[in-house]
Amino acid sequence: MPSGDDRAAVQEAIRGAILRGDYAPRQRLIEAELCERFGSSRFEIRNALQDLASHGLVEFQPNRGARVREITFAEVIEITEVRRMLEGFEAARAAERVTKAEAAALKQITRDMRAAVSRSELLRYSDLNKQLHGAIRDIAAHETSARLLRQLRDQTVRHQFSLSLVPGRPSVSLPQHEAIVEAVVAKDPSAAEAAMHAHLQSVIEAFRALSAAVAQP
Amino acid sequence: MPSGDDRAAVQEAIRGAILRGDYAPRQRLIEAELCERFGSSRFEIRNALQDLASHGLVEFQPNRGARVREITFAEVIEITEVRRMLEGFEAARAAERVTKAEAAALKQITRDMRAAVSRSELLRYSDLNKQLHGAIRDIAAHETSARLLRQLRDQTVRHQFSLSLVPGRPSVSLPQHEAIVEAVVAKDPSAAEAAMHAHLQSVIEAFRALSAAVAQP
DNA sequence: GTCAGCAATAATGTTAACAACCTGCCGGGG
DNA sequence: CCCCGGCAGGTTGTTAACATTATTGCTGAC
Repeated sequence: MPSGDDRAAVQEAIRGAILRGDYAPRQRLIEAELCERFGSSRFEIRNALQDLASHGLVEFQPNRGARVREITFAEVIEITEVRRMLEGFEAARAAERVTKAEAAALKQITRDMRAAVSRSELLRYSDLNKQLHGAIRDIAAHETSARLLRQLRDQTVRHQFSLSLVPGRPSVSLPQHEAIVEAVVAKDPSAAEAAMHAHLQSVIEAFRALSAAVAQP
Repeated sequence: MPSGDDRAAVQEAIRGAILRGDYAPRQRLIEAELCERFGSSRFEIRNALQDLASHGLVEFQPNRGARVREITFAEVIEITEVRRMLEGFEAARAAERVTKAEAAALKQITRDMRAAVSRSELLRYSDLNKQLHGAIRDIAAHETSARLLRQLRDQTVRHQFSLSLVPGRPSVSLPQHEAIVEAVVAKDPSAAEAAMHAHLQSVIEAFRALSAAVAQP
């Protein structure tokens, strides 16, 4: 008995299952199995899979159906390089448009971040990280870049998670986040862009290090 | 009797028809009609339309099917702002990686451009413009940004076309293109990025002017 | 023991028919 | 004269069956 808006609900459920790791990269997603698991028809499953494919989370092989797309470290680095450009742009734009209320909210997030780091609350810090980047995106109010960034985000979630577990990583990124907020609040676009660039450059280098560490265990 | 790779062929045909203007923005794309025109089944048409929707060329309304997505001037400007960032990044990267053969090819394109401008061959210039941006994209060899830029390109084709008809526009952009190539060939990443930024900034301003001119006829 | 060929199975790609939905028109009532 | 309800046509959304393609496991010969 499917309720009205299963179209989006099923897609969200499958996405959640993939991001949660229920399905591993390169694992085939068999339509009949998904039908049973999510209580939907094959038609809905196919639609959901095609949408997920357009977001880059799964890929189709001719006559072999859908499977979870494997994202290599090289690709994560590429994605982060693009994020560096687009989020840098958003930070500059946010610095031009930020209101007093928004500035206060940004500063509150960095205060919470600092508290989370001092208490070693990794999950909390990771969540605040998402909040901060999201807040800047909202202030920038740039539909097109927001859409593209959202497309890229899902593909790196698994790796972002592993990055946040690197010991000492939060203490490195915390001052970078603070510098970004400082520049945005000061309404200094080029400083905001530079701070965001520096932050994501450091993320890129962390990924490179992680990649090398995994390649030679 | 559909040949093997109609899947992509039909999609390409519909895309072409839209870009050529056979279907106007906001016009509904009736599946049965497309079936007859392109000699395909409704299934293939639906697949093609969904792919086109994921590229942003058409949009779906619930229970009302697909229609050509209307792209406003505001959106074209947003898209060009993103292009400015990504193509600037690609230009910098191209400057780091360019080989001698590639440099020669780039310079040849600018020579052809200059010739096309002096002969007022607008269409030829527009084509060379695409070639130049494409060559830089190939030299940069950055899958992720190339994918996103391709996604954005289609959406602005119609407006790009109208921009290339603005009198005097080629003589403005020609030196900008030459500056980009010069910096790339000189293997100067930051100059290449700056030159690309300046070029696309000028495109943005041309769009703004065009938008204002259309708004108040 | 191993490998090629083959048949059975499983999964996807496709088709055609059906159901749900929006739209525009017509007629009746206020 | 205008507004409202419902009916008819057309269009999309969905379902179930069918065709096609990969995969797997077996058989038999070498």
